[in-house]
Amino acid sequence: MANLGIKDIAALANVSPATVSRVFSAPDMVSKKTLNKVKKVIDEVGYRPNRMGASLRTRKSGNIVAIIPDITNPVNAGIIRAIEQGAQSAGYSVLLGDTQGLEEREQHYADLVSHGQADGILLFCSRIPFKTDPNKSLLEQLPPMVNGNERIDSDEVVQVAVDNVAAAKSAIDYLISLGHKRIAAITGPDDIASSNERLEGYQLALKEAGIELDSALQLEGDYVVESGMDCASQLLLLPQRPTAIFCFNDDMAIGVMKFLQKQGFVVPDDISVMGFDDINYAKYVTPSLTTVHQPLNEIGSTCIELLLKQLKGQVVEPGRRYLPFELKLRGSTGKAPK
Amino acid sequence: MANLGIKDIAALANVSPATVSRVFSAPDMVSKKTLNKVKKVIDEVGYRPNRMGASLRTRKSGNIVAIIPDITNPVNAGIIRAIEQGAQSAGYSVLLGDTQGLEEREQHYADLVSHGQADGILLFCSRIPFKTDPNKSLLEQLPPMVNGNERIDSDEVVQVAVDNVAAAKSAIDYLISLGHKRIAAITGPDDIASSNERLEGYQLALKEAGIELDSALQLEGDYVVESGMDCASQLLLLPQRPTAIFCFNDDMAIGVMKFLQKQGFVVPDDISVMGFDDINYAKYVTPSLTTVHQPLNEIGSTCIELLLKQLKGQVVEPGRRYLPFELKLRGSTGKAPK
DNA sequence: CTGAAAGCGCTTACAG
DNA sequence: CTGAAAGCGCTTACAG
Repeated sequence: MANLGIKDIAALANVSPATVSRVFSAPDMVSKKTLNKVKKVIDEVGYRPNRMGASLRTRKSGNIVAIIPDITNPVNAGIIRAIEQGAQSAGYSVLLGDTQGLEEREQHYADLVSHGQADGILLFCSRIPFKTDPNKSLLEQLPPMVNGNERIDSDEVVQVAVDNVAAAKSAIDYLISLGHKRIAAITGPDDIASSNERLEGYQLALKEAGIELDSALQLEGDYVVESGMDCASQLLLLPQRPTAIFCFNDDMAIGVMKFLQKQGFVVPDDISVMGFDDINYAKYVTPSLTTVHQPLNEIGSTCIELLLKQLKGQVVEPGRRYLPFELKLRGSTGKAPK
Repeated sequence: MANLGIKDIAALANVSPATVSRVFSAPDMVSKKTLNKVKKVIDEVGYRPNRMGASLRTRKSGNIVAIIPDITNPVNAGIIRAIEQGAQSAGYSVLLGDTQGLEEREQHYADLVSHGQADGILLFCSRIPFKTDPNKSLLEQLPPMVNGNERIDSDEVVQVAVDNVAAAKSAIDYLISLGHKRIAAITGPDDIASSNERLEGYQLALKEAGIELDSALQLEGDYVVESGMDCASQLLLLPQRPTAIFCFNDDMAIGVMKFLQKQGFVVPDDISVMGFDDINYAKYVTPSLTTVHQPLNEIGSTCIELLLKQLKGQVVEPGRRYLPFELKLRGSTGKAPK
């Protein structure tokens, strides 16, 4: 396991380092005979080209960095898995940037690009993690980047997501079609763009149906199960309880159901509960959770594909690309009680 | 955003590149005055040292690679999150190697070390992803590495995990204490070391209690919910049904419960169900799942800590380190029916 | 406290 | 089809 370099291989094979390099990067340019000779040496000594040397020279690290709030969230994990596959088969490795929602960490990971440690960014949050010069167009200041799932408020960024407004609207439309009129919403944190979009869809649907908005029915959660429980308890204390609760993610919906059941309510007979995401466990809670399915695989693969294109130097039109969501009707929603 | 290098900064600040380098790596060696002068220039032009240059020179990439079967599995995700935190605060970045259980991918990611793209390996599977020379000791052929969660059959590897034998045994002991005698086991795939260890614990507990092993009660699953359902259906077809089912992970336990309930059985009155892992959702299924808790955070942080030590050149004693498991008694287990 | 110089391991026009 | 040479951006003994 000595540490042989390209020069050593060249010497052993009686060729120049340039030729050894070509054996890897452009074998067609090397004569069959030389190729075999060099390959034999490489095999014998187990030579592995040092990527750092190549990276320094080509100014390409071969890495991309994925910046996500929390890998523990099944939505993120599903997306990351797809990204990893796509990156791998294109010869890229992915650096995991789990930020726990902290802006400084988002910046830390985005900085990997300016330090040459990564060639592009997959960004799953709603801030641009750079200091940008407002006098210049964003586009020319940005490294190769795709913003997934979340929404950055700029037309100059390549974005991939579900249409959260439409998705939330269709969820509420469905509840309305079941006769519900008092429909509560448990949102995510209000600095999360996708949550605000879902809220927009919720309000839009109610307005269109001529149902007045009631701010008491609009609670801010933080996307964890416990927060669903808390909000459910607040909702039950209301003089006029909701007959349906739309949660902006499945975890909170699971919390809501758990709390309602603990209090002796029957879901969906007394109160309907609806989630968002369609995580794997949504099917397996009792009753099974009606929710909005997000195509995690497709989101991930589209993101990496668009980033890879940029990395190849192709032009990728900035702007949003919507992927289809799907309403999954299951057991947690039902007709509004009389 | 021009691409200035260390030489440019040196020129602008009227110092040598060596001094600029020291401003980052050894500021104590630089006089206050020079330090400020250089820092000012760095700030003004927004200089970011190129990591590839440094890496090539120091032969340290600053990356570690985490090799895991599936990031979508909550157990892995929890561990990875802890790893990421530890790595980050030590100045390392983590490359995500999601292998989908494929040996070739394990090797691909392990190879990043021989290519200088990573300095160490966190390995969460039960194969050594290198060609090793059986004549030499493993120890001297291995890069800095920690084997987490899974078990590689060698005393020369640093390993961190729960004692799966003891954990499974204590789970079964508990079921036995509830009066169960026909206890089924739904294992993981038989090439997974931790699954085999759990099986060992299961068998040990039964033997100690003088209960004869019944191979009909021992089914191989593959750790997904659907596989729990399949196995449950096989178990129900048995002339002598089990009164308790121990699943080697929570996902399969969730599948088992779902299937039993669909068939009209009451958990735990008719049949008790026990899981392993204590994923977040274990608390929230109905009934809540009795299971063996694994300390994901601690597993992850211990792994990264031990790797970091090796990376610093400290000697880490090879061998296994056990982290404490904990039986979580919840609603899915109860007294054996008469 | 500071600088000149060598070199980490590659790749790539360029010339032949 | 092949090689000599320059250089990517750093760091680090060494000397002063």
